[in-house]
Amino acid sequence: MPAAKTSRTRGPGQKAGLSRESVLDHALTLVDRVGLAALTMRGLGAELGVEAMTVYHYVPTKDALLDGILERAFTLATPDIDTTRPWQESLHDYAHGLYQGLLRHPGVLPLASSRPAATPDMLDRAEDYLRLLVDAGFALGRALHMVNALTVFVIGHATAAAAVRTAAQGASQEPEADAGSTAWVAGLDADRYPLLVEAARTGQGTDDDERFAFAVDSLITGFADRGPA
Amino acid sequence: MPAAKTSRTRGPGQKAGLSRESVLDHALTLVDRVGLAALTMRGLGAELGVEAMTVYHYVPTKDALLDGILERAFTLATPDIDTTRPWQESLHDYAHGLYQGLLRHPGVLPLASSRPAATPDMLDRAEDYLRLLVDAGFALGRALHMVNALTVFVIGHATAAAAVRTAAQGASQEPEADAGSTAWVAGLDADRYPLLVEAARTGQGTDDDERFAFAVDSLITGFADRGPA
DNA sequence: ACTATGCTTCTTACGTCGTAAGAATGTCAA
DNA sequence: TTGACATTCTTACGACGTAAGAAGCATAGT
Repeated sequence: MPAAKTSRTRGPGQKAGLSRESVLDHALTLVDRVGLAALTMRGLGAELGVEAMTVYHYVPTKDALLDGILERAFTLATPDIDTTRPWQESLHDYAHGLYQGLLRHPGVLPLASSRPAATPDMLDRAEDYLRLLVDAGFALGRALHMVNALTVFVIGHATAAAAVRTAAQGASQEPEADAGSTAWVAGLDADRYPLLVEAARTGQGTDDDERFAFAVDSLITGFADRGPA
Repeated sequence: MPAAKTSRTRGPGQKAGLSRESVLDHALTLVDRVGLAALTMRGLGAELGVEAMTVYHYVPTKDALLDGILERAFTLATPDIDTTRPWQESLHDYAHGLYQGLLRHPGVLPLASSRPAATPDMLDRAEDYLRLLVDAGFALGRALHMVNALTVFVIGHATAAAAVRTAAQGASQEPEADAGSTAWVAGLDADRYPLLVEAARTGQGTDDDERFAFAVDSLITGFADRGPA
């Protein structure tokens, strides 16, 4: 076999065929594999078959790299929704589509807490839904409130879900760790937290996706209750 | 004047009067002042008038320190609400109280994205509200969904609000930066984002607290629409 | 009073991180 | 051929988290 990309070093001048996009994509998959805390410039360089400093030709700083992979994750997650249907259904599909999309790269979600999620794709979607809602009779300010509330909730819920998932993957002392994100609750003091423990033991309200669906439906119902102007 | 605490060093053995709590509190105020990224063990030591390694006698690792200050922030933020009133009002007050409380320490909110917010105080509150809702006739699973949705939304919204606030503090190129977190939207391409730009220019739906209040009311209305079982 | 024990603090040092500076190698236009 | 430019590598610096253990102080047991 010819020299594999993993083994041979390369002198200066020999191109490695990189681009900003390939750098961001490799960084994204690296984060998915090793976690955000273990993403280092040297490690990313190794992933790309290149020295650490080479990465700086495509990204000015590590913070810019993090901005880039978050934006990329959002772009990949932004759903394409049919906005010709009733606004309730469109918002519902938007919320669920974005949620599922975000969970495809759970490792980068913590970045969303300290950076704005205003990528071009997200702005495009926001504009689309504003149009839909305004046409449905909502005041512009009201429509913005609705889109904002839904987006914030989706990101917040996805981030929380991702956190417990990666945490469960980290500390698995007992093999009984099933899909349950709330398994630890069952071990609490049943005298102090009777209802919490009962819910955890009987499995009531513990399913993450069910929780999400309930909240989205409640939000949309609440929107409709105020009605188009 | 006698030797001030800022100037003189201290030999081994001389106590500095520290405790886990004082360490966490100083760390919290330090984060509020310089930001989360600038929190270092050496810096925290200096804040306490002590060498960096001394901190490790009260906290096993920096990660545990971060756990501690997040828990402390949540404890300080958890509101004490009268649960003898209609469940809608109690939930409303809970959401607003927690929101305002969290914004008192905006710098630590990004930590909430990667760590569980299940402090004892938060669990106490959750248990209280579960009781309230179950007594009001909701099924236990449903009640858990409601408390969870509200909490996730409050944390998510507070985190987003804190992010834009600290971001606005960082890059103020133009002096026109008022309280507006969404000022940058007005500078977007008005042809591509007509509604977004119009909303930003006319100030419709741009107030952060108003947005929050609207979303909370919508959520609670949606809860009520499904009604107590 | 003396000494052993344990708590608190300090000193030193190691490995890793982000990244500044600039040399080396390749490509391509004049 | 000769530069100018783009891409990569090498080396190095300062800051970080923290491991290891020495140094000073208090207190209990003899």
